[in-house]
Order: sequence, then C-alpha cells, then structure tokens
Amino acid sequence: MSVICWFRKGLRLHDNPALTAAIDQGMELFPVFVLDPWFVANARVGPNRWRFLHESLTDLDNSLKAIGSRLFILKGKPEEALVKYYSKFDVKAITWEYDSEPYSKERDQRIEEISESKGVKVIIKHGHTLYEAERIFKANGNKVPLTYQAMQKSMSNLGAPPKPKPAPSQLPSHCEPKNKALMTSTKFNIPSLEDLNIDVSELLPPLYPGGESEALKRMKKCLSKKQWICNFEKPKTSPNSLEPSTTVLSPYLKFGCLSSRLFYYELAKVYEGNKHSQPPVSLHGQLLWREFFYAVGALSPNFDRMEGNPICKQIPWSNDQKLLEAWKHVRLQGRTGYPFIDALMTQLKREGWIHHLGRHAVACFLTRGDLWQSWEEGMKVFEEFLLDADWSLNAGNWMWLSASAFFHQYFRVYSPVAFGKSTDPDGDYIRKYIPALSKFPTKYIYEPWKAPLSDQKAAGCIIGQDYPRPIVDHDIARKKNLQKMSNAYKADKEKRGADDTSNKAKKKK
DNA sequence: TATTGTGTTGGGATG
DNA sequence: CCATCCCAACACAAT
Repeated sequence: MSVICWFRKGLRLHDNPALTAAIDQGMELFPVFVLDPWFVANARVGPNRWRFLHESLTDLDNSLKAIGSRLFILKGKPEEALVKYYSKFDVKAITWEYDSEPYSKERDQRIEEISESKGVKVIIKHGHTLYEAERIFKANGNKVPLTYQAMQKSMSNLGAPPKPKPAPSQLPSHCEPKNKALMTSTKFNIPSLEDLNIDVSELLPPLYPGGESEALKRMKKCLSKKQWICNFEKPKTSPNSLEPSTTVLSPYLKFGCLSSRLFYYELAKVYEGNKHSQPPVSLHGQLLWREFFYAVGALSPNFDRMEGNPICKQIPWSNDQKLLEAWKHVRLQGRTGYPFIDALMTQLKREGWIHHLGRHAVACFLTRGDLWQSWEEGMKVFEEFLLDADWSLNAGNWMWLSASAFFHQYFRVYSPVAFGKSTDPDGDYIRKYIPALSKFPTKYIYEPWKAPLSDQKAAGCIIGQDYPRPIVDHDIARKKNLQKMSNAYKADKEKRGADDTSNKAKKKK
C-alpha cells in the first residue's frame, strides 16, 4: 500500500501541506513529478524557464534523498502516467497542492474522478497562496475583489494567514518503498534538458538558479538587510539598475520553491518592533499583490483574454506583426529604436527577469502608449521569457498596464525617453544591454536619433545602420492612442449600459 | 440615482 | 537638483 505525493508547483519540502499529508498516511511514499506533454505543446515555456524547472526538480530530488526518499519522474499525460502506477505501486491515496489555473483545475478534476473510480483517495491541500481564493471571495461579501483595497479589507477580515510548517527531517521508516531497487532505478531519473529537446545553445549561465535551496538562501540574504526590508517601497526601487533593486524571489514563489507564507512571516519577524513601510508599497504589500491577482484570476472567467472577459475593457487593438516583432526583437539587437525599451527587452530575453517598473514601461509601450498592440500578445511574450511567468499575475498586470482592467487613467503614459532617466541619468543600463550604444554621449543615450552625425560617428554607432531609428514617434503615437482609448472607453460604457438595460428589461419580464 | 472621493509607482512646468 | 503643483479626465467604490 502506498501514497503518491504529486508535485506540480510547490517544489519544496518546507511548508508543504500536500507532502505532510502524504507522510501522515502511514504508507510507502512516492513523491512524483509528471512531465506532461501538454506543457511542451501548449505552454510557452522558453529554455530559460525549462532550465529553472530542471534545476528545481534536481534540488527537490536531492532534498528528498537526504531525508530517505527520492523524486520519481513519470512521463505522459497525468491521467495515464499516474493511473499506470496506481496498480504498479499499489496506490491507495494521492495528495497534491491546489492549483487555480484553468488547465490545472480541469486536469485535477479529471484525475480526481479517475482516482476515486480506482479506489484511490484524493487529498487536496492549499499551500501556494497566503489565503484560498474562495475564502477571500466570501470575506468580500461573495464578490470578486477588484481593487487592492477591497482585497486588503477581506484579508483583514480573515485574520493572519496560516503559519508555515517546517520541512520534514528524516522520514518515518514506513515511507520507504519495500522494493529497494526503486530507490536507485534510473528509469525515474530527471531527464536532461537535451533529452527533453530543449535548445539550450543560447542560454547564458543562470543568474537565478532554480530550487528550494537557492530560494531559501536568497530569502535569507534579503532578510539580513533589516533596514532595507523595513524601508522598502516598491515605487522607489529602480527599474534600470545594473543589479536588481528588488528581491528577485518571484521565480521561486511562482514554482513554489519558496512558500509565500514563510516569506510573509519571515518579513513580519523583521518588521516586529521597527518602523516599517506598509502595503501596497512594502514587501508584505508585494505578497498581497500576488494574492490579489491570484484571487481575481481564480474567480473571473476568461481572465487571460479580452473576449468574453467581463472585467476587461473591449479595445480595438491592431495586429501588426512587424511592430510586435520589433518590440519582442526577435534578433539579438533592440529593434524599437527606443534604447530604454530595447534594453529592457534584451535583459528579459537574456536573464529571464526585469524589474516590475520595467515591465510597466515595455507593456505600456506595446499597448496603449505607442504600438497599439493587444496586451494578450505581450502577455504571451512575457510567458515565454520570464522565469517568474505566473498565469494570474501575468494576465492581471497586462490588463492593468493596458488600462483594460483595474487601472483606468489611460492618459498617464510612460515616456520611453523620460521615464528611465530619473533612475539612470547616465544610461549605464542601456550601455550594458545595448553594446552598440555603449560609447554614445549621455546627452543622447535615451534618444540617439537626435545626436548630430559627428557624435554618431565618434561613438561608432550610426543611427539607422548600427542601431535602428524609432519605429514610431512617441509624441504622435501617444496622442493618437489617447484618442483611441477615449473612444474605446466610451464605446465600452455604452455597450455595458445597453447590456444593463436589456438585463433589467429581462428582469422585469 | 446622483455625488463625492479615490486611485501601488506619469509628465511637464514652475520655483 | 529637488519638491510641488497642475494637467485632463476616467472608472469604480462608497454613500
């Protein structure tokens, strides 16, 4: 008799309720990860995030081995791969961590039904977020919280989040498989990235290696800077510093290498007795933003699309592949001709992470600010390149920045020239990520097309040749787009008004 | 139903 | 250089 602990997110031993529940079953334990071909075919996972996952699984396997178990990798559709081993391992129960993403919900529903039909008990635990979305929904008067304030209010109604539980030390002897050969069988080893047909040829050494060990190390390093923790205000951190100005714990939270509840309480310890910043700008506030988007994402239909999404403004974005590709810059060099934007996109592609405000700048530029392309396209690019690409947060923030939901002051447009200057007046960030501009005079580094030809020659970079001219004139595009936004908002309001009256008419009948 | 207050993190002019 | 104010103008929540 055995129990499977099915890892998906939550790639950690600490504060892992699904793992604890599995151990408590008092049976042989099989910690399992399923390599699901759906992700290869449908999810936009770039090589960098594949590597992060691979590193996280390797770390998890090592940690499990250290306490007397191991990770078993199964390949194939979960409903087939898991069921195959239900009989082979004589499985009586399976545990997993609740996952609110649409594909996961559907998948888990299927596995739950199949498992129960096979006499396998299903145990589902919450561990990925501070609070369960359903509880937030109830605490908000059975409504989806659509503002940060409403979210904060419902969370304060719920009280403090559950305390994190420590990682299990040596496993009880009942957990070890009776068939000792399974513990060393290479059949269940983690395949290499090459075996998975991931092209790693263009990857640079990882700046943010995956795994729980790395996550805890990184968190501890952050927590040791007590002043910094207490004074942290997100809007005051820099999007274009040469080293990240924030924690870069997001990839670890996304994969569950780090428990959000552990980080929450570790921060609280540092705060205790000290004056400290408050949500939404504090580090606690950042965790609450994550909660916010997770909750809305879990409770709203069609959250990652404009069509059929009730909270999303319907805006007639255009679809211009050339503009999109310039923004995404398919080739190594930046392609929009705006150095700040191109440098950010270069960092994104190369390192898998850019600062939150940098994401604002490029997202605004692609959508309502300059290029008038759909936020869904931008979301897909982020999904491919970000190590921390997280379904709810990604869709939610793209709606925010494109003024499609949550945020509506669309006349506030980030300037691709001025915005970066305040935190990096010399343009060192641009010089780092766009070598062609490295010798450009500071005066023109944010708008190189304005430099006299003599300066361009001296810097060894001719605009239009060694670095592109701007693909749009920001001042013109901005004005045009403001008008389009205004029209779209009016049309949206009218449409909603019409829907309302027809709804009311129906009710009266 | 109308009114008022508020909104994580802009830009530009002014002193 | 910086802090401060205004710009122009919207949706949504609260009342």
